[in-house]
Amino acid sequence: MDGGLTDCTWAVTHLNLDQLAESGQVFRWTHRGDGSYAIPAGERFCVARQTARDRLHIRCSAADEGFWREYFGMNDPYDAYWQTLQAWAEQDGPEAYLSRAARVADGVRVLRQPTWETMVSFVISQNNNIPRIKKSVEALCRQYGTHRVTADGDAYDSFPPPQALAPADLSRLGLGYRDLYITHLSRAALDGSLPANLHGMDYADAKTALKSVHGIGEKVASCILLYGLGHLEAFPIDTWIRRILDREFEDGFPAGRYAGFEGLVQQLMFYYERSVQ
DNA sequence: GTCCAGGCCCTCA
DNA sequence: TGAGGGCATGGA
Repeated sequence: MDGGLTDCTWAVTHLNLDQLAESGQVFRWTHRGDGSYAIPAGERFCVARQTARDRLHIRCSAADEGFWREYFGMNDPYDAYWQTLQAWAEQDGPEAYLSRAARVADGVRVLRQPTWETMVSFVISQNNNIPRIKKSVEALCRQYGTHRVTADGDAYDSFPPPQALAPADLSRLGLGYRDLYITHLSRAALDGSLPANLHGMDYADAKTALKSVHGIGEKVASCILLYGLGHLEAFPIDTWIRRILDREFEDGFPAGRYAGFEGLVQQLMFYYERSVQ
């Protein structure tokens, strides 16, 4: 069913699978005993392994190599982002908050995930903790996704499309009040009140469209723009980022330095803050 | 048992 | 336009 599987080896910089797994933007990665990760995304699946600091190995359906390159940001200019980050770190000094975050989180990227999965996952994320978000997303996929097995024998559940979620009674999944938000979102995706071409819209229009859905506010919309629509200028502010901004940037956050990839900087801050508790 | 979590909606001033 | 309360649930 997968067709042939293929092995890809990519030269990478500023990419660390272990950091990405703990970065709070993915909820379905599974760490396996051999050090690899089983990674479902939407309908797809791959096994990823970091064989060296600068080597990433992917085993996936032969037709999906381009998807996974995009997913991992291989088409994004991370070397340029990091030139800017390191230039400012040198100017700020090693003890500056962003300098410390950049040192610790230097393998964190902003992944380009399937839009629909990102929308649902971040609706679930609101006022929630990451272990529980993972359980909820897994339950959703197990109940309403499609069970699949690759040619290697790896089993996974695809992420359920709006058609599967709109008519479902989600009240038994333990999602709390978010179950109705997902129902609203699924219906909006089907009846067209949520535009199908979010990818073709500019940042402001896409954000307005997202926020028109009952249950999607400023923060969740920003996460969808960042992780699900590739707008690296989005800067989601959750409780963690709010604390950092209040504590470390009383005079304002210097977003202008990082114009066009503020969301990556936000991701480094989020990872760093949680890594030091 | 208490606090908190990658918030949002609604109400009221 | 902003502040405050309510909301479901479970992890720590």
